[in-house]
Order: sequence, then structure tokens, then C-alpha cells
Amino acid sequence: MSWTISDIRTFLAVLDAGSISAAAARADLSKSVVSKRISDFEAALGVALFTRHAGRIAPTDSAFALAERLRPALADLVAATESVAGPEAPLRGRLAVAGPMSFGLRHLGPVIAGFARAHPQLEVVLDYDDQLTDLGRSGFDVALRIGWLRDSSLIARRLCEDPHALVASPDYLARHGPILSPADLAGHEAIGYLNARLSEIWPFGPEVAPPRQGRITANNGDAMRDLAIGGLGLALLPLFIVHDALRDGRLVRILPDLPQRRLPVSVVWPPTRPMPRKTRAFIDHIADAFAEDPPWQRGV
Amino acid sequence: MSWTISDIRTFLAVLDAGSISAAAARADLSKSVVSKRISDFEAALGVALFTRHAGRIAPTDSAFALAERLRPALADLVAATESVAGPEAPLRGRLAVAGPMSFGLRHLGPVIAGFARAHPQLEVVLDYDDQLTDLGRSGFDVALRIGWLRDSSLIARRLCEDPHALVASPDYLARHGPILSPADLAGHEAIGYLNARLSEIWPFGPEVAPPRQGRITANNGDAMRDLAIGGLGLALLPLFIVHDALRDGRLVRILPDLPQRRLPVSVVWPPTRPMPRKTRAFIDHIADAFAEDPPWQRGV
DNA sequence: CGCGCGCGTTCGCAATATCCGAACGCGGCT
DNA sequence: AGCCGCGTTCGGATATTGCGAACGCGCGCG
Repeated sequence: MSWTISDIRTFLAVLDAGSISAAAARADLSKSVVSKRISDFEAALGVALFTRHAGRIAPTDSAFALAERLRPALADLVAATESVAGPEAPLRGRLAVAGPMSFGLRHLGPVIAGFARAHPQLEVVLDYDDQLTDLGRSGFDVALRIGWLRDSSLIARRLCEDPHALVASPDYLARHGPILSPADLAGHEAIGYLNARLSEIWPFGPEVAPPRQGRITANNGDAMRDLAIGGLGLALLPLFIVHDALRDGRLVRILPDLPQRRLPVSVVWPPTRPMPRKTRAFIDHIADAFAEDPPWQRGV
Repeated sequence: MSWTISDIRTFLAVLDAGSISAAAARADLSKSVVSKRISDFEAALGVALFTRHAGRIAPTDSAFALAERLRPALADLVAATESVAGPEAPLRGRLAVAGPMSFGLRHLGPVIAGFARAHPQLEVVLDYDDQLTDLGRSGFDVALRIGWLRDSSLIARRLCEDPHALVASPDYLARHGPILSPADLAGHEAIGYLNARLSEIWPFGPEVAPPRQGRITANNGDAMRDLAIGGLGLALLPLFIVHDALRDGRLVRILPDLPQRRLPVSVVWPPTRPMPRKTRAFIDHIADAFAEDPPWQRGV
């Protein structure tokens, strides 16, 4: 019994998704197909990749070790098959784009729709996930990132800058006291962001101490905005998320004149040589799209 | 339409074999299957890999470029899947062994049969071909080589040494005159070896000039021996090929006391890291098998 | 403590893909 | 001119794949 590319892709998908059911849902396959592919793959390799207990699976150490080698090998294979078409040949294959949820939903849709229309034979996959930290996960070609980059192994191109706003609801300030200077921040709590510590994304410089992180956290910017509107604390959020709430008064800006370092919005990709044509095309496309200031920055 | 591992393997096989019919024969598939896989692969990639004319195919430049990238990528994928089994797991997968035709037929059969019996889940492929020069051709894991190695990118382990004999038939010597000293060689012709120039494998050192290469050449040692027996010239051949013909007088040794550098017999493999377990196991096995002098060297 | 839930596995069945052999057209060789 | 070997195409048989239902398991909740 031998393995197939589908077996490998399915294995990596299950590892990423954490369960057969989730991987099946993502791949639009039935659970039985995914389950069988995993079993067949294990039989072909002669090793258990997952342990089974009470209708749950857990990856083995072998699974992680195998994935570590399969991902680049599969990427090379795919890159090889996609490299062979001439420069004028239509783009084909599969381009996976990752990005933050709120940013993606708001600003990437039309841009990527335009790109997909321009390349009808290219399969485009969007995966919006605020927790995304590892471009090495199976199948991603490019990612959008907000903030200063931690992973220096990736190549980055800055698209624009994203100012943040420290906000609170009027109700919150009425109950907890106004904030008239940076020193006043110490007496307040901020709604936490599950995927990054406040100090990591604090844009006002080290001389302004951030408020302490409160007992409320969320893993999504829109959720944090809603919690802030509900009066549960201060929130440091991208302007594009709070723009409307600021305009209609549900939130107010805290210390709006404080100078800040704007957070960059970048597209990043792994340093594959030669660069796949589809990756080049996408990066050029999105750079063009962001060449002028985004709408949420006009008038602020 | 997407491609499969079978498509890739079939493409590389056709490139190696030079025709769909030959590749089909080698793979024990029908011509129509191989033809369809090539067509499907071309459709999936959106590029022509072969040109067709009057029932013949020829590879395009794209085919060579693609193969150059697919071979290592496929090898990485296979290595990854084979790396995952623990050290005590039975060897599985596919081990391809290349070697010279005559040597392989005579001396490798029992050795490799023993190895195959010890590892019942491992598929073993033997490819005896005197012209084999490129271990990079698809699918070879190890090769046996006779002679000094040209390709320093391979790792070699010497198994034994292989003396050669310069021989001729009594009839040839009766017609062309005896050879009493090295200087007499100049007046004679040697049957050529299609895969190596005589000067490349001449074991008697530069101070002994080889005879000139004649109009008769062959690509196989046994064929050269038979041509020598037929009186068509001198032949420089491994002892294991001419051993029996020397014993029964059909050939006689020329200048048998001339000191020579024995040609090494080595097993070679590419420097893959980590070394596949199957490759390690095979090399150890064949080194053990050749640890004592081979039978054709006893009594000479 | 009992029930409902979500998970993964297995099985039978239908749909799809794969493989084979025959037939055909092409150009080269005798 | 006829034969040969090549690659392509097609219809049919076979094998594989994918699906949904049913089941057993342990966990969490009331």
C-alpha cells in the first residue's frame, strides 16, 4: 500500500485543524474519508501518527516530526510543478492567504476578489485567523500582518500604516474617572488581547506606562471593541475597528494628542527561491491596492 | 484537474526511458495508461512536456527543467515518509540498486536476495546497466561501481578490489603476432568499451602505453569477452568475466606479470541527511557479504 | 447518576477514476 | 507498397474513492 498526495495533505490538515471533524469540514469532505485517509497513511508508513481514545485523536511525536519534513518537501514539489509554466501562461494552482480576521473581513475582500477575477485558473484560499503565527503551517503562501514583525525569516513589504486608538466608553469614564494625563492610566484596566500582550503592541513609547491588563480578554478586535463599548475597560484597537464607534460617540478617544508610532500593515511571505509567480503577482496586486491611503485614515 | 505522485513518477520514468512504450514496459503498465498519465500531467500543469510527431515523442525544454526540480523534491518527500518509522520498525518503501550488468548478474543476486528476504516489506529494484552514470536519475538509492570514481559528490565505501586481465584468443595472437613486452602492445588493437575510454580504466600505469582502440566496441563486458574469444582484438576485462575462458583456454592472458592497480569495487550513495535507514541497512549488508575475498579472486 | 453530545471508526453502496486491450493513424525502413 | 513500432483514443471491466448511516466511547451538564 502506498501513500498519495491527498494522504499527505489530509494528514497536514488534520494536524493543523486538531481533529478529523474540523479538517473534514474545512476540506468539504466527509469525516469517514478523512478518517480513512489517515488510517491508510499510517498503514503505508507503518507508524501511528495519532493516538485514539474515546472518539478523540491526539498527534504522536512522529506526527510532528513527519510534518516538519513533509511541509517543505511538499512545498518544493508544488513549486516545481508551478514553475514550469512560462511567464505568459495563466497562473494556476493554489494561493493561500492568511490574515487577521477583522482586517481581512473589512479590507481584503474586494482586493482579493479583484485578484481572483484577474486569474481565473488560480484557486485562492483565504484564512482569517487572529492567532496565526506560523506561516509554516500547511499551505500558506502569503500573510497579512499588523504590527512589528517578530519572525525575521520572512520577507516583508509594508503596505501602509495602521494607527491605533486608545478608547473607552463614556459610561466607563463616568464610573472610573477621567484620564487627563498619561499618569492617570495607572488607575485603569485595559481589555486584553489574547494573541499579544499589551506591552508588545503599545505604540506610545516606553515613557508612557500602559494601563494594567484587566480580567477581560478576547481574541478578536471587534469583540474587544464591543466589550469596550460595554464599559468593561480601556481598549487599544486599530482605527479601522473603532472608527464608526468614535464617530457616533459610543467610544471616546483617550489622550488623542499623544504621539504614537503607527503600526505597520505588511504582507509577508517565505523566502522561497525562485519566488513563485503567483506569489509575486499577488504581492504586486495588493501593493497597488494599498498604494493610496486607506479610507479609514482619511479625515482622522 | 490536479496531478498525482503517479503522474510525476511516470513523467520521470518516460524521460529516463526515452519513450512511452519503454517506460510502460519497465513499470509493467499498458502504454495507454502511461500515455494518459503524461497527457493528464501536461493538462494539470498547463504546459507541453513532450512534442508528438508521427507516433514519437520528444521532451521539451520545460520537461528537463521540471525534472531537475521534481527529482530532489520527490526524493525529499519519499525520504520524509520513510524517516518516520522508529529504528526497530521493519524497513519499508522502495530501494533501488544500480550496478554494472555482468557484475550484478554474477555476484549481486544472492547478496541482494538475502537482503530482500531479511526485509520482507521492502520493495527492492535492481537496475543493471553498464551505462549508468547519473545516480540522480529517478529512484536510485545506491549503486555498485567498478573503477575509480569520477563523481566526488557521492559517498563511497569500497567493498573489494577487482583485478583486470588483458586477454586475447590464441587464434588472434597467431594471426597478429605474440605480445612479449609492453612495447608490443602498440601494434595491436583493443576491443573498446562503449562506456569508458581504455585510458580511463587502464590499470598498468602511465608508463605502459595501452594498445589503440579498435573499430569494435561493445557496451557490455560479456559481449567484449565473446568478441575477444572471436579473435577481434585484445580486451581489458575484469577477472570475474574472463575467469572461465582463461581456464579452458579460449582466452590467454597478455603480460600476466605486469604489475597493476586493482580496480576498486565500491558501493556509492548520495549524501542525503539523515541517511535513510534502508540505505544504511543495505550498505552494511553488502559490506558484510564482501568482507571475505570473492570467489573469483581465490586461486588467481 | 443518567442523558445528550461530539468525536472517530466501520460498513455497504453508489459514483468516479483507473487500467486494459483493441483499433487507428503516422512516419520510417526494407 | 507493405510492415513495423510508436503514441492516441475509446469502450468496457475493474478498482478506488467518497458518502451517509450506525455504532461505541468518554465527557460534560442538569
